[in-house]
Amino acid sequence: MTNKKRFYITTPIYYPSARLHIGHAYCTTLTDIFARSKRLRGYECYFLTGADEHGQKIEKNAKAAGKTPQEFVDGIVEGFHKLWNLLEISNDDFIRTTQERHTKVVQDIFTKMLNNGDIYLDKYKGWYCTPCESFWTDTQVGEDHICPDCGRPVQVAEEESYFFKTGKYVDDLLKFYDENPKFLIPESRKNEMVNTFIKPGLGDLCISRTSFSWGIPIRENPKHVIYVWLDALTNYITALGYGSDDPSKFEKFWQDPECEVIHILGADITRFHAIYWPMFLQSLGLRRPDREFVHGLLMMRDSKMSKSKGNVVDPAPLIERYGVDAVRYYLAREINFGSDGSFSPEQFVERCNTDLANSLGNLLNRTVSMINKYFDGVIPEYKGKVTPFDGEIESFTAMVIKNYEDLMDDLKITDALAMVNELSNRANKYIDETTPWALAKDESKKDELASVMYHLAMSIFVCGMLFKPVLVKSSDRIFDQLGIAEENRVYDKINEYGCLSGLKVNKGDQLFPRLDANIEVPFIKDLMGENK
RNA sequence: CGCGGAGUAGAGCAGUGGUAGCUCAUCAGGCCCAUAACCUGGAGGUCGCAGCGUUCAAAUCCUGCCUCCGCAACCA
Repeated sequence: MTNKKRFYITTPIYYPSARLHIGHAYCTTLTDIFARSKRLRGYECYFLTGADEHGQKIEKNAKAAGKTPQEFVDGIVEGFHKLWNLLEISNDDFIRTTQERHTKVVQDIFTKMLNNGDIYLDKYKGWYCTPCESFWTDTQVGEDHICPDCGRPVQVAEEESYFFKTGKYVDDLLKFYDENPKFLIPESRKNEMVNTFIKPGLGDLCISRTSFSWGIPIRENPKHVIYVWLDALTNYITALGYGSDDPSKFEKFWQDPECEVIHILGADITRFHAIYWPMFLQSLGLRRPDREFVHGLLMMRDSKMSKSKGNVVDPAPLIERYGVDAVRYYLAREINFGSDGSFSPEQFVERCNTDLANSLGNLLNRTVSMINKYFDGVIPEYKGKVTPFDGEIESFTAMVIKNYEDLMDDLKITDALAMVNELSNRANKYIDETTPWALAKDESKKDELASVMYHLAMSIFVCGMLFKPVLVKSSDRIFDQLGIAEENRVYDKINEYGCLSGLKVNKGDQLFPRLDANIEVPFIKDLMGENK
C-alpha cells in the first residue's frame, strides 16, 4: 500500500437537472467516509464535491421553469447543500462549474490546448432531431432513424465543433494502464475501456457546441461553448486553484507526488475519467490521479432506480426517521463496494438491527450496566492479561485493527466494516466465556472481573473509533457513555491499553434502538411510493 | 453474434484452484449482565445447465448453452 500522508479525494460533480436521490448519496457518503477515515488517522486530506451546471438540458429546464439558467441551478444546488448537510458530508470545498474560478481557467486550458495543437476545428456530423435539438449516433437512432427521445425522424446534420486529438496520447495511456495496474478499480473496468473504446479505434472527442449557449464560451470563437467533459473534468484541478493567482493548494494536493489522488465515480462516466481525463492532463503537462474507483449502482428490486420509473428513494426522510448514522452505515456496509447492489427496506432494517442494535449497541449497554453494577461506574484499572481470555481478545482486537486499516487503504470499505462487526461479536462472545455475573459472586475473582470489564470497554472503544468515519454522531455517544474526554478521542489511543483506566461511565439512551420490521418496512416502502 | 455484469442453503449475499461460508428465518440447548438481546449446536446447497474439458485438485480456469439484469437513451 501507499504510505503517502496526504490525500485528495473527489466525488463526481453532479448534474443539477433534478433532485438528488439515494444513488448520489451513496457515492458521496462513501467518499466522505474515506476522507474522514484518512483525517482520523492523521493524514492531511482534501475532499471535493460539486455541481456540473452547464449544458443544454439545464438551459431547457430553466426555460420551462421560467427562470434563467443561473437562477435555476442556484435553486437546485441549494438542495445539494441541504442533503450533504443532512448526511454530514465533510467536504472541504464545493465547486460549481459556473464559478469564475472555474470558467476562466477552463478558457485558459482551452487556449493552451489549442496552442499546443491538441485541439482543432472541424465539423461534427450526425443524426439531428430538430425538436429535441440533439445529435444522436447511428446506434442511437437505429435502422429507422428515429430520435430515441421523442420518436420523431431525425435528419443528417452538421455542426462546426472543436475536437480534442486523442491519437497523440492513446499509446501513452495504454502504457500508463500497464504501469499502474491499480489506477482503475475494479480491474474489469480497465478491460472494458481497452476492449470497448480503445481497441476499436478511439475517435477524437468533440469538445464544443454551437447549438446552445449555456456553457463556457470559447474566447477565440465565442459562438462556441465548451461541451461537457473538458468543462466538467477539469473541476478537479480548478477547485484547487490550478491556473489561478494562488496555486498553492494545487501544488500541495495535486502536483506533489507525496499526495495520493483518488477519484470516486460511477460506471457510466468511467470512460471519460479513465480515458480522456488522463489525456487532458498529459496535454497540460500535469500528473495523473493515482486511482479511480468505479463504484456500483444501487438498484431497486432488480431494476435500476430511475426518474422515469418513479422508484427513486429520497434519503432525506430516511435520515429523519433513522438518523444519519444508520443511513450512512447501511450504504457503506450493505453494498459490496465496486459491485452493484440493491436497496431494500428489509435489508435496511435487518442491517440496522443485526450490526448496530444487537451487536454493538447491546454490547455497550450490557457493559456499562455491569461496570455500574460491579464497580460503581468506574472502569477498573488495566492490569494486563489476567486470564487467557484476555489475551485472546487482545490479539483478536489487534488483528481487527490491522486488517481494517489495510482494507480501508485498499478502499474495501465493506470488508473493513465487517471487521469491526467481528470485533463486537467477539466481545459479546467474550462475555459468555468469562461469565462476569458468576465472577461477581466470588470475592476472590475480583481481579478477573475487573479485567473483563476493562477489556470490554476497550473493545467498544476500538469499535467506536473504527466506526467513527461512518457513525459520525454515534461514535461520540459511545465515547460519552464510556466517559472518554474529548481530547482523548484520538485514533492512536486504540492501541494504548490502559487509556481507559479509572474513567467514569455514563449510562445513556440506547445507542441504536431495535427497529420493528413490521412497522418500519411498510414505512420505507411507503416512502418509495410502492404502497400507493 | 453491440458492450458489461449476475445465476451459491427458504430469502439476501461473500467466496477466482485445495475439506462449501456469512446475515436473516427455522429447530434444539445455554445464559440471565443486556436492546424479546447475547452464546453454543443442528437441519438445510449435486455452487444455472452441459462437457465425461484442463488439473493431483474447479463454485473458482476453458468451451458451449439457458435465464435475469445493467449500459448504449432521463439517472451516481
